[in-house]
Amino acid sequence: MTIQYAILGFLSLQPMSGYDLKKMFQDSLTVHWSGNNNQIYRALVDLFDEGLVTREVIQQENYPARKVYSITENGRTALHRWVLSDPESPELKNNFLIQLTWADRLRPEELDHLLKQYDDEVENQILITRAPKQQELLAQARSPRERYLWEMILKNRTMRYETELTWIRNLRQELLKETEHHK
Amino acid sequence: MTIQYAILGFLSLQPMSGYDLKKMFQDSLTVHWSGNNNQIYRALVDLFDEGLVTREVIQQENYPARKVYSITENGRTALHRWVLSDPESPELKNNFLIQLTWADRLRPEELDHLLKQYDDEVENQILITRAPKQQELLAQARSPRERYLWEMILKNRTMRYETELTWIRNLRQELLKETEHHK
DNA sequence: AGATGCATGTAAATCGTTACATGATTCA
DNA sequence: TGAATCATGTAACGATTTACATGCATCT
Repeated sequence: MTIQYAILGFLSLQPMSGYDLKKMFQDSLTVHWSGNNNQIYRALVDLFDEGLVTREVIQQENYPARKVYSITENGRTALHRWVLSDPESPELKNNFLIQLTWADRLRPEELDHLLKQYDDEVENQILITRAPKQQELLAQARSPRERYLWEMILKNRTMRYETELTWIRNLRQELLKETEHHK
Repeated sequence: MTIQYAILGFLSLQPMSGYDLKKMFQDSLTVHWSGNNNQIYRALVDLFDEGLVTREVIQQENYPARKVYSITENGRTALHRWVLSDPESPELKNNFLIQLTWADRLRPEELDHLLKQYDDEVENQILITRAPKQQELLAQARSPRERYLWEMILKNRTMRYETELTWIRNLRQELLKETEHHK
């Protein structure tokens, strides 16, 4: 039930509506939820019931009313406690590696084509990390240390994908060598 | 619905029962399912209904009967097609990074303790990759190229965790420098 | 005129894990 | 004696996504 804490985190920056949160989730590269209504609106109700957030309905002229949620002191305490909880090592989910496990049946060209496609996919992910949207978010940091942490979180992402690129390029090269060798 | 293809992959090595598959899932570091009965036994029924596997009941003396599944030609074709399907870039799910996003409220010692715990977790994962069980699985490879691919898949895992270690150690060091500076 | 944005929510479906249920055998 | 292994399967729950539903305003 990490989504509740992810929401508390966002609300610790500033009060937001469910709609705002939805966009935060969609823009965020580290918080990995689809930003679907179902989870967000339910989680907000739960957080409200637990007294971790307060709710204020704001009427607007030309747009539907907004329900703006603010984090409470109890909410900040809960967030703090969760941040201190035992970290888990990252899940290395990678369907491509499962594909690759059974790829020995492919002809050398087919295999290389598959690897090339993966290479392109990964390169694209690195570009996304560098997108201006991500730089904008950094501006919201409330202290130099927080900004540094956020930069490092983005760097973590880039480093991972770069490792992936190094790995896949090395693999392609070695396989090509082998193919040449057998000609 | 990748679990069906993961099963087809295992069955392409040799005929197996649901129980055997369960162990394969539990031992595998790349195929990331818990190896729970519910999914496996249902998937096998589905695969059978689709004609991608055949079933043979083998009575045993001192143990319950086994239902041994074998991949069919249609099954191999389906697996081959899936292996060629467009690869996705890896999901970088990492709850720790979400924790870290809101960690600026922590005192320097608290933050360093959290980072240290993460470091330990990651180190532990590297040890698991090197476990003898993984080396045994390599022996099942059906060709030198397959064995090479499997070695590289293991290497991918190690490389990722090593990148993570580099990253976290750099982060800790920089934060400690800052703390010293402010004394 | 049609897509997109603002803003809320619900329904249905899928995916995944843990726990339950059974029962014999073997090992510590 | 109690735990683990062999072997099948179901039930219940929780997590997550996609799609449905509404309605006004703005932009192309």
